[in-house]
Formats: sequence, C-alpha cells, structure tokens
Amino acid sequence: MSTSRPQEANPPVNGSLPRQRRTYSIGELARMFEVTPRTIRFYEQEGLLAPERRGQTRVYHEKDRVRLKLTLRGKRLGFSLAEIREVIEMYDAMPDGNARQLRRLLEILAEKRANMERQLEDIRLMQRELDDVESRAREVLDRLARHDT
Amino acid sequence: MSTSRPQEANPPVNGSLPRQRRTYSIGELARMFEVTPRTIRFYEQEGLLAPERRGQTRVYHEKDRVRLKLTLRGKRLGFSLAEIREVIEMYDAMPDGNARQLRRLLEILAEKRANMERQLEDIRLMQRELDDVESRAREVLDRLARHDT
DNA sequence: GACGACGTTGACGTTAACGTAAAGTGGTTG
DNA sequence: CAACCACTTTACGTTAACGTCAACGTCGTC
Repeated sequence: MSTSRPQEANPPVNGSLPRQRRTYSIGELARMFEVTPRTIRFYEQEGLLAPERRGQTRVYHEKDRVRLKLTLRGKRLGFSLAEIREVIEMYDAMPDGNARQLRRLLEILAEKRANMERQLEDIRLMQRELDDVESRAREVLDRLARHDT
Repeated sequence: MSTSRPQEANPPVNGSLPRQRRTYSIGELARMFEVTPRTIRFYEQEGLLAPERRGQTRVYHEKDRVRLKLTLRGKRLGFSLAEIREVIEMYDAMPDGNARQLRRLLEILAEKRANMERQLEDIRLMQRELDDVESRAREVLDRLARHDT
C-alpha cells in the first residue's frame, strides 16, 4: 500500500451524455484509475473484466469501468483478486441463480462484512496509537526547540 | 485476507502479575496470534522483532508481544512489513531523535492517517454495495420461495 | 537411553500481482 | 510512405511474505 491518492475516477464529468454510450480504450481507463494497461489486461485474464472486442482491440463500457472501480476498491481493502472475482461472478449470475448459490453469496457477503468490522476496529486502534506517537513526538520536538533557543 | 478471526490476544488474562516479568517462547506467541513460528522468525529477520537470546533460543517479552500485535494489525490494514518497520524504528529512536527525524516521523504518521481515511471511505462505500447486493439476493430468494410453494 | 516435543539454522519452493521486453498489427499524420 | 502512436500477444522476470524440508541440539520422561 504505497500511498496512492486519486484512484477514484467518477463518471466523466459530463452530466448529460446519451447515458450508457460512452466507451473507453484500455489506455484511457488506465489513466483514469492510475494503473497500467498491463494491470487491466491482467485483471481480464483473472476473470475480473470481460471487455468487448472490436477485431483485436478491447473496448470498455460503463459496466467495465464500474467493475474496475470496485476491484481497485476491494484491493485497497485487502481483498485478493480471487475473492473479488468470486463476488463479481456471483453477482452476475444472480438473476437466474439457484437458491444454493444465493445462500452461498449471502454467506460470502457476511464474511466480508465481518472482515470490514474488524478493519474498522483496527483503524480505530491504530489511530489511537498514531495519536499517541504523534503527541510524544511533538513533545520531544518542543523540548528541543526550547532548549535550542 | 483469508478471513481470520481471533488474532488479537490480549495480556494473559491474569490481571495482577508481577507486571512485566512474563516471557514467552516462540511457540506460545505463535499460538496466541495464530501464526507459525516461521512467520515470527521472518519478522525478526525483517527487523520487526528483536527478542532476547538465552543461548540459542529466543525469549520474548511484553515489548515483543506488543510489537507483534501492532505488526499484525498493520498487516490487516494493508501496510507492508517495510512500512511497519519504518514506524517501529522511528518510534524506538524517538527519545534521542533529532528534529529532522521527528519531523520525518510526523510526515509518515500523517501519510498513514490519510491512508486510513481513504480506507474508511472505501469501507463505507463497500458496505453500501454489499447492502445492495444483499437485498437484491434476498429478493430473488424470496421470489424463488414463493414460486416453489 | 530412546522418544517425543520444541527449538535452531539454512536453503530452496511457492503464490499473487504485476513489470518488462520483444515482436507484431492498425490507423493517421506530416 | 515513413514515422509514430496506441494497441496486441507471448513469455520470462521480480518482489513480498511466507511454506516446507533437512539436519541438528536440548529437554523431560517413561
């Protein structure tokens, strides 16, 4: 987690396009989310994306952009690509999903939720530690300043 | 992030020990935190732990236990071992740290904080998605149930 | 005194998630 | 048309974070 920032990339700032007709090249998408094309191709290979093909080249639609966004968000939360794919697949298979599949999906969701609860707790704890370290550091700095004057 | 649970391991349930005199073997620590001894040795090799040595064997004190706890928490939050070590080292060097070091530490802390803010936002967003997927899944399940009856 | 549990140090293997380099295709632009 | 993009596939390389295995030492105990 090497301190990234933007990475969010919302719908192209235009508020009123022929909604849904926008497409993207791999390079565009890569710039939007600050990843390399290589990464995007890799995600496809791993079953996370399935762009259209026009001849040889990939054409991405809104659906793909959303998937990529969710994927990257999942990654930031520490999910593996395999886990993310699992959810995406089940989500896509939902309309005609049988009961067993759906129950399994609910299980997975509960798991993810629990996971995030833990993360929230971890973050709270970690923030406390940081508060602590920071105040100690400031203290020392202050002492140094006073002494140097 | 393969769905772990316990991993927290608080001070040995005893509330009133000769505070600070407790030590641990590598195996004990491993069981407490549900990691393997290999992992603990690896963390030492990476400079995250520095247990005492009695002859050949490692002896861990409270300090080491806390470090391990923080390390694992950091990991769950997606920090690399290198990042974690950086903070630990600076923290240890604090008392006699020079101003430059301290300022650098504050920088790093700010970075980590920002990171966690993003994670919090990601979690909120992700929870919404999950809510969404879940309600849709339940809907489908309900329809199936009614139809099957 | 053999056995089992636990500890030790190498050293090599493994997996995930890409990076990188090579070699080719397809369009457009000066 | 040549040069230059942006895109493609194939394939090998890399890094982090351990796992696994061998070969050995040290207890306690049966």
